[in-house]
Amino acid sequence: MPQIKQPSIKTLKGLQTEVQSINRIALSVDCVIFGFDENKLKVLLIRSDVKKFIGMWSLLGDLVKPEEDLDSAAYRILKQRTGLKDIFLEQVHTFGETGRHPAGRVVTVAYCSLINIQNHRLRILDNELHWHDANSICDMAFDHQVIFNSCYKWLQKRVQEHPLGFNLLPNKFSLRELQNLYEAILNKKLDRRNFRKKFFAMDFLVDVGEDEQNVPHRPGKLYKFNFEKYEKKKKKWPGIDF
Amino acid sequence: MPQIKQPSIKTLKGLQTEVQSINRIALSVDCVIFGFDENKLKVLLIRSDVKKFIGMWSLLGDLVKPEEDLDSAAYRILKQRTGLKDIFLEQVHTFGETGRHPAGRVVTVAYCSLINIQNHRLRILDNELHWHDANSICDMAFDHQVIFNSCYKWLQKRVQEHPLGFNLLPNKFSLRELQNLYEAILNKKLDRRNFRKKFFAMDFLVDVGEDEQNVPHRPGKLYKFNFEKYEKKKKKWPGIDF
DNA sequence: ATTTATTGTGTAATTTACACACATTATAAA
DNA sequence: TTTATAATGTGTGTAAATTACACAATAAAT
Repeated sequence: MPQIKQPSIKTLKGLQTEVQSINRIALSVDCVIFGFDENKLKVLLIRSDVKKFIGMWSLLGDLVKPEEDLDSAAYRILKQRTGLKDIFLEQVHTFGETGRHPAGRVVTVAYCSLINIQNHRLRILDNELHWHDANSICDMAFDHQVIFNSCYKWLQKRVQEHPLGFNLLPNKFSLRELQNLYEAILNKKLDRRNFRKKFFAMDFLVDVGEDEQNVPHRPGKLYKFNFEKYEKKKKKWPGIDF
Repeated sequence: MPQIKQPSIKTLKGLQTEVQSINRIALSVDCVIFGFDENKLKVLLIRSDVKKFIGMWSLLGDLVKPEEDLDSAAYRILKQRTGLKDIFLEQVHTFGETGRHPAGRVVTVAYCSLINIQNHRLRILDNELHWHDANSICDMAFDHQVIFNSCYKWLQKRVQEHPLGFNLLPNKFSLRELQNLYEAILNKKLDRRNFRKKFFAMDFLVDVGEDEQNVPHRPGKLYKFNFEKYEKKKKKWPGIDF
């Protein structure tokens, strides 16, 4: 375990308050892990076993270790819970009210993660884990309802400015799936023809030359998202129907 | 001083890592305090006296006390440094890399504040404080350049979505002053006539029936921003020239 | 072959953004 | 008093983006 220097009074000038052990605070990360399945936006929750909140749903979180970067802590939690690496992760907000945790002072940094559920099957052991409908959550532990709402709003805004949504879809997807995703996240109906027009105009979708399978009607073409093309263009991601 | 319970192993189930004293981390707040003067965007900085960064500019920060809300800590720092209360303050991002502070592990939460410089004269004692040009900063201590850049970008985006800018202006201002402010923040020239049209269309500006004084040309009308009208309308704040 | 459900394509109307022109009004100088 | 100057204040026309809506094409089920 690497040795981390603790701040001393002498070396922390510029910070007015004297640095003492009493000034250290427990710091945690809470991950709001979004998924998309059966045309619904989902969020991965775990049942709380904290006495005060027994049986209620809570986000996946853990304490940050002194020798560990904040982002690394978030990735660690994701890997522990989902077994996945190289997935989308972004910091959203830090919640630091004194009364937010019944056991004492814990400041928590909320991260959002978007996961392709197809690539992730929950471990059998984790029967306390559950993909919960994002639009029908109640009775969350701690201030997790506040944190979740904040992250949900963040997601709604973010998907209209950047191509995050693709992280929730399989590599190959139909335009209908893409639209279902946006409708689920934004919680509103969109016009199919204008949606289509908008996304093709962006020129980031690549026709993979395959069709949908096992649909009881005309199958749609499958596309994949071309991240490289997006990076190169640096084109502003347009809004999707306001 | 209020007594804050420290987390114990038993009561913190749900957090996987055991909670011990070693898991507590020094937490600080750094404020990026923006002002506007002489048609320039300014930021309030202090000379660092940390040995490694001696003479370099740093943001105004302090440690968060265990019994103090995160937001409260930011307001406390603002009050200590500027003497002002009831001013704009918003959390932007948390920086938590292990190597960011030479004295040890300090995670810092960055807050942005917008101040009307007219209402604030620096105390004579604080001769290490300086309103620095936001567009010509170099040699900042710690990772404060990264934090500042992040907050500056945040501001540029935010003023195009919400009416924050008014916090940087006096209560009564001319449209030219308002435009100068936006040009300074966005660092680009805007068309005077379209700017004017856009802001009047929003219908949040109130003519106070006075004119500019001491200008060597036709004086402009003075306006004030009507926050109540803005709250009521809940109208989307339109973009200001992209 | 017909029905059904959904994909794929287009077009016109409306709104918004952008580029630009000109009259008005105060100060300052001749 | 007149004129020059440097802004403010008010348009107008064109291009671009958004929105609303219509219809043909295709695969599956009957």
